[in-house]
Amino acid sequence: MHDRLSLDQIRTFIAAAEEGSFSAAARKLGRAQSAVSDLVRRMEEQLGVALFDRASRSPTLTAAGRLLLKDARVIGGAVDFLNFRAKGLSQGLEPELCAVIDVYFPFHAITEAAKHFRQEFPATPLRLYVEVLGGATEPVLDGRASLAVVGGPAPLPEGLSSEPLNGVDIVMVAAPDHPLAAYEGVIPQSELARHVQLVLTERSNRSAGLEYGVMSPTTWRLADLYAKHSFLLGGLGWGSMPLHAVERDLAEGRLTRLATPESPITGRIVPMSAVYRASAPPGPAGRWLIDRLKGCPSN
Amino acid sequence: MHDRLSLDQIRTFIAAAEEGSFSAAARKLGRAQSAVSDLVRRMEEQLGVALFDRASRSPTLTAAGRLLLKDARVIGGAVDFLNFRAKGLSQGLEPELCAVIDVYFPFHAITEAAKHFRQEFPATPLRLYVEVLGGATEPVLDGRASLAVVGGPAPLPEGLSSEPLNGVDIVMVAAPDHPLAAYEGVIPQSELARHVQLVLTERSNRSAGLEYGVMSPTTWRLADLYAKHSFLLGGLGWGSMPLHAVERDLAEGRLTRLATPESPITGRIVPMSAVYRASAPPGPAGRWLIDRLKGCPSN
DNA sequence: TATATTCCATCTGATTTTCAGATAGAATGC
DNA sequence: GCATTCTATCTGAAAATCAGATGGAATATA
Repeated sequence: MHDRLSLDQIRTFIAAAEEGSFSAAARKLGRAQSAVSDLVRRMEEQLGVALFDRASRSPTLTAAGRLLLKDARVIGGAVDFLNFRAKGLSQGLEPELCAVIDVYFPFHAITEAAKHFRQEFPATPLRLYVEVLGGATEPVLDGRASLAVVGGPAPLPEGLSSEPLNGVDIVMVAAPDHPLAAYEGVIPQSELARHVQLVLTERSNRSAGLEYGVMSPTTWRLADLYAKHSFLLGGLGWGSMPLHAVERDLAEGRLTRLATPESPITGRIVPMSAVYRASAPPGPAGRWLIDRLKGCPSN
Repeated sequence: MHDRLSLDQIRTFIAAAEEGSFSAAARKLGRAQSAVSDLVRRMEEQLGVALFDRASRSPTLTAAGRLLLKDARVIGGAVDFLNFRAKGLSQGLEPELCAVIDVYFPFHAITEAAKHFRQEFPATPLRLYVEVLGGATEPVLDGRASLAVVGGPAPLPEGLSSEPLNGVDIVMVAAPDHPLAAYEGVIPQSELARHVQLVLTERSNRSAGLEYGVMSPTTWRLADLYAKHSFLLGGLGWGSMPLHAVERDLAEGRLTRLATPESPITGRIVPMSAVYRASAPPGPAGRWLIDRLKGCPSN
C-alpha cells in the first residue's frame, strides 16, 4: 500500500507542532513521550522530509513542516467532519433531507428556514425542490423526497400522513389597466367569464386536471408561478396569486385586487400541510423543519 | 484517542464503494478479501453507521454510506496532496518561493510567469513582492526572500550572486502639454534643468540616495511607480519610465517621448538581473522561475 | 435441475506494529 | 553546579493486522 501514513501520525504531528514540544503533545494526547517521538520520526522517514528542526531543546517546525502542517490540518478537519456526520447518522439523523415545496408557500419563510437549517444541521444536506400544487406529493410517494409542503384541499393519497401548517392567503388580482380592475364591488360570475383567467396548472400528470377556483370558461393554463405573475403584470388576464408574492405589487400599484364571488376582497385562505410517507416519518431534521414551518406566518 | 479511524479503513471503504464488491476491492488493493471485510466491518462499528447494505449479493452503499463516501474522498484527496507535497519537498523542492520583483520589470511577464508557475509547481506557494530599485535586494539579504529581480547597475552587495536577465527599455517622457514636449531634437541639460524632474526613489534606507539619471536640480522624489505615472500624465513634470509601462500612453498620445543627452529617443536599456544569496542558491522552483524570466522580452 | 463460480462473514495463527517504561544525553533554568 | 525538562533510543509486552481456510448464500452456467 502506498499509504504508509497513518491518522495517528497526522494527529500527533499537529499536536506536536501546536504544543511546540513532543512531551507536551504526549501529555495532551494521553500517551507516552516515546510514542510521540517515534511517530514523528517514522512520519519524517516515510515522507522523506524533516518536519522539525531539533537543533534547540524544543523542536521547531522547518519550513517544509510549516507547509505540511497546513495540509495535515486539512486532513484532520476532514476526518473530524466525517466523524461528526457519522455521529449524527448513528443517532438517527437522516443522511439528507429532500423536501418539495409548493410554490404557494411563502418564499422568504423557506429561505429563512433553510438558512437556519444549515446552522442547526450542518452535516445534513438539504435538497429543496419547488413544485406546483399537487405535484409536490409525487416525489414523496415514490420515495425521492421525504417531505412535501402542499397546498389546497387535495385528497391525501394512500400511505401519506399530513400535518397542518398555516394557510396561505390567496387573492384575485389583475393589472390596474385591466377592465376588471375598474369594476366596483363584487364582480359577478358573468363578468368574470368575459375575460381570460390565468390558471396555475401542475406539470405532473398524476392528478391531471386538478385545478381550483376556475371560474372563467376561457383560461390560460400556466405551469409556472413566475410566468403567471408576468402575465398578470402585463395585463393579459386575471387570476389568483398568493398574497405574499404580490404584496409589493399591490402596495406599489402594479396590481389591483379583485373581489370575486368565491374570494372576497379580504382574500381566501388556502390550507397548507406538510406530508410524508406514513411508513417513513421524518427524522430529527425533517421534524425540525416541519415544526419550524408551522411557526411561519401565513403571508 | 478518539480517532480510532484509520486511513487504511478510509481507503478501503472508498475502494469497496467504487468497486461495488469487497473481493474486487481486495484485488485492487492487493490484499486478502477477509482484510477488506474486516476493515469495513470495524469501520461501521466504530462509526456506529451501516455503510453498506448487504441484503443482495454484492454490497451496495446505504444513503449514509453515500454521504460519508464524499467525506472519505475529501480525506483521501487531502492525504494525496500532503503526500504529493512531501514528495516534492523530499526531492529538494523549496517549501515556498518568495521573490521580490523590481517595478521596472514588465508586469505581464511576471503575471504570465506566475500563472505557469502554478501549473508547474502546484504544491509550491509563490509569494511575490514588488519593490522599487535597489529595495528588492534587502529581503534577499536578510533571508525573507530567496530571489529578487533588480534593475540598474547597482553594485552587488556582499554574499549575493546574480544572473543577467533581459534589460528593460527606459524612455524619457512627459505629457503632450508639457513645455518640453514641444522641443525639437535633443533637449540640452540647461533646458531640462528648468523643469521639475520626477524621480523614482526607494523606500528602504539601506542604499539611501541611490538614484540614476538625475539631470535636473529640481526633482520630486516618488516612491511609487503608479504615483510617478500619474504625475507624468498630469503634466506635473518629466521623467523616465519603463517602456512597457507607457507603451499604450505613447501610442494613444497621453505621453510623449523626450530626447535627452543621456537618453536618445530610442531609449536606454537598464540591465536587469536575478539575484540570490550565494549561500542559498535557488532550488528547482526558483531555478525554473529565473530561467523563465530570462526568456521574457524586454518590453 | 444440478453444478460451478463468485461473493461475503468468520475463525485462526503468525506476523507486524504499537506502545509504555526505562535509560541516557543534552539543553535550560535557578 | 544542580535540578529540571526535553528528546532519542532500546526493550519486552500487548495489540492490531493480515492471509489463508472454511462455510453459507446468491448467482451464473450447463
